Amino acid sequence: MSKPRSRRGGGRPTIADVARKAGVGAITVSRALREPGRVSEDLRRQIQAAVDELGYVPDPNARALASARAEVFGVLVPSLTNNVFAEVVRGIYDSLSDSPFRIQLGHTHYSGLEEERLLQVFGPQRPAALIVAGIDQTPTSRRLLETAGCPVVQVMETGSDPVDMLVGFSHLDGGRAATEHMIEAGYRRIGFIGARMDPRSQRRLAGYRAAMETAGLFDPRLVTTTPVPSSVPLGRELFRDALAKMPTLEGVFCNNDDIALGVLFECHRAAIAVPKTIGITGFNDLDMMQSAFPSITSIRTPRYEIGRRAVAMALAAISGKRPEQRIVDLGFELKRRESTAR
Amino acid sequence: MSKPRSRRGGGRPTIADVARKAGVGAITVSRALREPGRVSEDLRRQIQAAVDELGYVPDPNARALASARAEVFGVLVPSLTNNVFAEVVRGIYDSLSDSPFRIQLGHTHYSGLEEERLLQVFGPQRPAALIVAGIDQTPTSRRLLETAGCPVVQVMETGSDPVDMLVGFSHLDGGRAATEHMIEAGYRRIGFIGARMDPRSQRRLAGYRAAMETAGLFDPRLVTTTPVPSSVPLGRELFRDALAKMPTLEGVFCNNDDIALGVLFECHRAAIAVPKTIGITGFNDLDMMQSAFPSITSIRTPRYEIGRRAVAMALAAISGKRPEQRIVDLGFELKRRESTAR
DNA sequence: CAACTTACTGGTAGCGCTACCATCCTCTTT
DNA sequence: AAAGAGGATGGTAGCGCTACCAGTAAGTTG
Repeated sequence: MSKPRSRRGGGRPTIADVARKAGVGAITVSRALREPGRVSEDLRRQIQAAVDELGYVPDPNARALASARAEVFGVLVPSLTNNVFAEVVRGIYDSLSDSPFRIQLGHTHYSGLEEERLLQVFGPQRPAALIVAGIDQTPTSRRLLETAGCPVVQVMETGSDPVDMLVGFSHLDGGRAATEHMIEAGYRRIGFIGARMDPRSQRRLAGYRAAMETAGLFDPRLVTTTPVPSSVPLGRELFRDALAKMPTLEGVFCNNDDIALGVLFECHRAAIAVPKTIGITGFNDLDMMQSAFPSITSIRTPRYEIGRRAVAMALAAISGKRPEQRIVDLGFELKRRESTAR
Repeated sequence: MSKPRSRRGGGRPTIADVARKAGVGAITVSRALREPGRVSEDLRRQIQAAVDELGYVPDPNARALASARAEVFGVLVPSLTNNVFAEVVRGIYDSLSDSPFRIQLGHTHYSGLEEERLLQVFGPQRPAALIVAGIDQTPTSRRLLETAGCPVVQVMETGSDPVDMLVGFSHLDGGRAATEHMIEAGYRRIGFIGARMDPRSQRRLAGYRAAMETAGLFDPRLVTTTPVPSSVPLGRELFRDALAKMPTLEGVFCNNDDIALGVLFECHRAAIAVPKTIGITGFNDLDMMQSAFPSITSIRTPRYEIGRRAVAMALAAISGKRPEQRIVDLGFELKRRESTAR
């Protein structure tokens, strides 16, 4: 006889149940939960009591449908097994853990097409914000981002033409700084070793090249790259290749720390003295760099901070007050260590 | 004059638009998309044409509300910066990339309370399945999992009493195998070095202890642990501590590869011969283990495969046919390398 | 050939919530 | 004291989709 409460819902309390128990309208419950300031102290308390007693939790799906906005941050990174992005993602999570926002993560596998596909999947969900790695989206992806109807933060790089907002640092400057440091340290025949060679690695290479050319030291035979995903074993291999190509090599700037570690291990194995015979510089400064023997010079990148900052900017934009700075350059820091102390 | 299509929706085509264009009922469109087999060839084609022309994409939020089931996998891991879980998560993503399921990831930060909180957040979304790391949930978490109303897969361990399904391997056996290997290799005063000491590390320690006791070699002073998160620098520190406590140490079984690498670096720095003076065994077998100099013995764990298998089991359960095997032990493999070749 | 399946297809009625607008109070202002 | 402003509250009408059930046409059975 009583109304057959929710055939599908499984009997969880709804906002109507709370409203009835608190003796108010459903919409007032909704408001009390979302904008407490707009409901009187009295009702707010009454409603809270009813919520607690019933164990009411709003249905995020219903909420998303009614408001045409899901409390979800879409996050797109190339890879999660790459420690670098894992840290950015960690910064994002940490910044969002006290908010109502959930996180939906996607891997592009360094593929523009995959990125497009994921954006197409994310879009219909109407996320509250999108955070994507890099600035080299395909035209389609860029259009999808522009028409997403939510704040967009591109991360990991700097540039002058973000879709919306941008937080990162200059990989080109990082590559240049690393190379200049090695030149100053007295190395001359400095090689570049790079795996994966995604756009960020390309820019590091460009920075390396700029520094080498400025010093009149550039030689294409010094450059060893591969599209293969980066790993420590690959670092060893590439270094062997580089050395075979150019036996008089004096040092290498590696596009990341995994490669650098591989180079170090190969030097150990081949009894090549580091930093005396070969100098090594990495990129990102994972914590193992400082512990290695010898410790490895690297470019410290603000990965965690990038994640935090991206969320802060997105959150500001969501609440209406767009940050005055749409482009934030968090910089990097050269960590001089034993591996380049000639 | 014409009906003011969707004040909130932003003008994206709806299922009604497709139905009108294809000259069929909305429900038939819905069916054609979800269960093509139940719609005649003719209509299916017509509907597909309308979908393509309008660029219709179903609204996942509306879908979730109407069906009381979101196409989302909830995934709970302790940490993402830990390479081990990153690989499990990668396996999950790879297995789900061709499915309609999205992934919602949560970090517990190795905290039971945080896990409870996340489960409370995930629940109301009505996920299609839940994948959680570990079997040591709090009673509250366990109840939340049991009442989630969807398949649940616990991963990373084995055990006899899963909430629903379980994929992993035995950390205890892994710890024992690593230790037995070192004993066989001729080491006697074998230490255990462990950071973080989450339940899985505890079980590895238990395995170490069992092997040592069986061989009559156990001594509590051989065990060095800390709740501090694991890292390479920490591995160095802990090894120094262990050595200070027990200068006659002959080898160490490390609770993971980061620690092992730290130990190796410290040995290099202190000019301690590996494997002659000190033997080293790690756990997980990250790819840098094989590249290290000397290469480091480790227990290879099927992390990626665990992720894939977990998804496969969840998918099977969703489609009604629960796998006959609710508990899957994927085992591990001892990788003998130079660091224990006395 | 009536009765009964077995495909298909569609209408109706929500899912649980919020946007929009109306209403009802205060409390100011002139 | 009338008019206006502003805050608090509620009713109504969906958001876009799918569960449920009904209905129709075609094939099957005795």
